Amino acid sequence: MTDSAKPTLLVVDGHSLAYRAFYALPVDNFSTKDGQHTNGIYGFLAMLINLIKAEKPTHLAVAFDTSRQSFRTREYTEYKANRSETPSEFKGQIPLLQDCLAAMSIQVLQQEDIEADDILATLATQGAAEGFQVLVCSGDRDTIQLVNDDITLLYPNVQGVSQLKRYDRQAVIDRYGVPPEQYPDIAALVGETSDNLPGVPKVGEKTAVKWLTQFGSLDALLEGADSIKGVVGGNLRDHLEDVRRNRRLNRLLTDVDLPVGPGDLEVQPMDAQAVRDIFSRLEFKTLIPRVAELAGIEQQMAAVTSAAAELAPVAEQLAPAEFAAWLERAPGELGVTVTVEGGLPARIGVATKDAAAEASWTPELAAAIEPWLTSDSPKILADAKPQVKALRRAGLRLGGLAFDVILAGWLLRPSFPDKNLAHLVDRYLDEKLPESDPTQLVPETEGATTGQLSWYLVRVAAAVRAELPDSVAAVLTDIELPTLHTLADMELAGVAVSHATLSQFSGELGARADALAQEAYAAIGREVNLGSPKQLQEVLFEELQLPKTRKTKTGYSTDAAVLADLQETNPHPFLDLLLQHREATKLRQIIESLDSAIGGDRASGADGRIHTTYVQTGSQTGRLSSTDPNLQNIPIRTEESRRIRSAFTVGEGYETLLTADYSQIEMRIMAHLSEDPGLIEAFNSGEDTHRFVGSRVFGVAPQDVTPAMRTKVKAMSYGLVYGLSAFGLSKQLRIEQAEAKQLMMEYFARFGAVRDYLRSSVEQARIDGYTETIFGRRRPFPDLASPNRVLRENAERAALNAPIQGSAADIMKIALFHIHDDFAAQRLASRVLLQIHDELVVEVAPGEWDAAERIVRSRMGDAAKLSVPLDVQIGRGDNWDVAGH
DNA sequence: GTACGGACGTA
DNA sequence: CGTACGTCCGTACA
Repeated sequence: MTDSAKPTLLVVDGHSLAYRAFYALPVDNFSTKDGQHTNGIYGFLAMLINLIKAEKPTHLAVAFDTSRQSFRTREYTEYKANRSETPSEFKGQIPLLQDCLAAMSIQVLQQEDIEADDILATLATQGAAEGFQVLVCSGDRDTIQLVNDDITLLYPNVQGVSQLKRYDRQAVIDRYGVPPEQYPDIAALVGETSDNLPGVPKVGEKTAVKWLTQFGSLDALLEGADSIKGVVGGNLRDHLEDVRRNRRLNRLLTDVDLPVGPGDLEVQPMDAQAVRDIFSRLEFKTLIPRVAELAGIEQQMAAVTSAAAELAPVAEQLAPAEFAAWLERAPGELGVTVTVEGGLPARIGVATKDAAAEASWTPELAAAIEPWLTSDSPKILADAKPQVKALRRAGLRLGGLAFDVILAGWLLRPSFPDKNLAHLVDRYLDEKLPESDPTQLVPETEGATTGQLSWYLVRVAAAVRAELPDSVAAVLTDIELPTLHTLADMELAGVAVSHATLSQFSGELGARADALAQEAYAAIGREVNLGSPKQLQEVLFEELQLPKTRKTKTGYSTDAAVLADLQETNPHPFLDLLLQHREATKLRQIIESLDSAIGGDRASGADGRIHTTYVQTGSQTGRLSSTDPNLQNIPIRTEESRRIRSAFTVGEGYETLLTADYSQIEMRIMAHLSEDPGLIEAFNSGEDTHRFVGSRVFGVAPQDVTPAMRTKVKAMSYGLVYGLSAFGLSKQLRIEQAEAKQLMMEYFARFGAVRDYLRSSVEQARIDGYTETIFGRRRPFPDLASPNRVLRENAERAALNAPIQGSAADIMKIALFHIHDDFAAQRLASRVLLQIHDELVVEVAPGEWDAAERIVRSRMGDAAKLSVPLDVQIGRGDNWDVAGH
């Protein structure tokens, strides 16, 4: 096929082929964990690799458009003007594709004002003249004109880019009925919809070919247009100028002034390391060996991949004095790993990027390394909190925590937090962390030792840092790491909970639940499992023939809202009994799980307290989450459920509990971010916020705002933060949609800047691909560009909420660690116990109320400088219920 | 034994 | 057709 005596020049239109790949491959299957879409890149590279393998070009280049503007758009402003906006999922892929090509040492060409096809045309023409066998690969039909005895076109078929059709001169004639050089004449007559170049109406390929064959050339045809009969003849005469314009525009430039010529495009050896880096960043695992094979660099790639195993330093097992001496010699920042057994340190390993040391944890070791461990000497850890806690139990306070790779990884990808070092090693180094197989009694593979873990840690940290934008790095250093120490102390402290109070309540609820169940069975004449939605559906919708409710995936909903609605429209004693039974059993469950968590943690001893675990990477917005047990969802709404809170008491040796909560912090943040003068005034006026807003919305004096009006604006204000719709508002307030719509109109008429802000923040997120809090915490939102309406609208609401909820979380964290640190600095025994998003619970030591209250109030109030004050409500009492009032 | 959905507790 | 979580239970699967 190719003339083997000649060198082969392959020139590729990067933009058009990547764009085809983008539409050919499902975007969902080609996204990195952080939401970068890669389908266009992947498809293009897979195609290119196959192409290189098959054609073995000696010279190679890929050309790109620089923008939509070119000399053609200047000549004809409508050129390509009909093309819809480039999908944002695609936009970002081109620079990454160019990075890949650079790593593969493939020449990338682009030129201002010139389209990629003109570069191809120039190179192909020059190449043919210089004796190359030329292959042009493009998805643009205009390149057909380039085909001649020396130039072959490879054109993707409709399916995408996996198969390329080969057009040599004969193939063009077979397909289009004219030789390649005449193809632009056809195209000019027919027009090109995708380029917004209208042709002659009713003229297709067939007619165009017939005319051209008849007249011999386009010029002759246009000259003799008068002789063509019928409607098409008239059409041609009416569109002569369009045809001439089309022909001018579809002529590719063959004389672009390029910085390189075909001879400069000789295929170069690839940079194995660079290829590996960028491909693993894009998670192209399967492409790596294919590229390696292609480039004949399997050896290098394999060496790079296995380098870790060879380089992993065999950690030195050291005695305490030697370990301390090793630390003395080690320069700068160290990776540190403390293994924890039974809540206490068991071993410690430290490493630089090329050496490691480790030791068993003994009192002697602790004494020897305490100066270093507690000093500011910088340390990198992975998931530091449990290690910090273990060290605290051993009497040491870790100093110099400079980086936590788990936290940093979460800040980069809050939607897919990597849970452990192994995940990060896999993602950021594309290596496998040696892990022992716990299912084997005698493991075939040894797990990494603490020293080796620390060595991986150092390298992972470097890779993660390289990806961390400055603002996000600041969030880590200024917010997350200080918070981590605080959370460790809070978890260690725990909160005192009265078993007696809980168990009494549990007994009462159990008896009541049983009675309610019996009554419920009586009401329907049989026993069912009241906890089974499936069985309930049978009872409600088949036996009792109640109207079907909201659909769920598996049937019809039986949730509380639905049951309450049913009770109104079709009253039945069973419904109310079921609701009451649910309430009683739910409360009892909560109580039972709390009760079993009291002093259940062996590591902290049976101290009559509950030690929750705060998951610092537990949310996508920056909030904490709480597990084992979750102390952030203790009931409060009903009078009865507050009895549970009354079981949370001040511990022995302490005087009282203090609760402190931010009032309406999210609305205040919205006021600040939107700079809405009305809302800002609402918070600065001292008036009740909802009353103030209500008076503006309904146009009455503040004192004339009725409770109903206040309820409505309150729901509206809170709903705004979540992206509430008129539909949702009407449902929540049980009012007509028209009224809800009217309410929203009135609201925005008075507080227009709020709407402007919410709209523009989503738009900005669509452009950036992420949202940002006041302090620079980011959250990616790839779905904002999704063609799927449900996905996109869900993302829009989440993106609306993320900066607000996230900024509130940032502010609370800042307040939290400042309070914690102030308590320590002022040598107070008082301590923060709980954080419930906008509330803190503090245990106040005897005689410290005033000092503690002052610190809490000022640190919470001053945590951020907003254009509205941060209002803090403080409560005091022996138990959480009382203190929370 | 694990995985998922429904239901429901909080901010 | 309102955001962010965790936990429990029942159910369906292996």
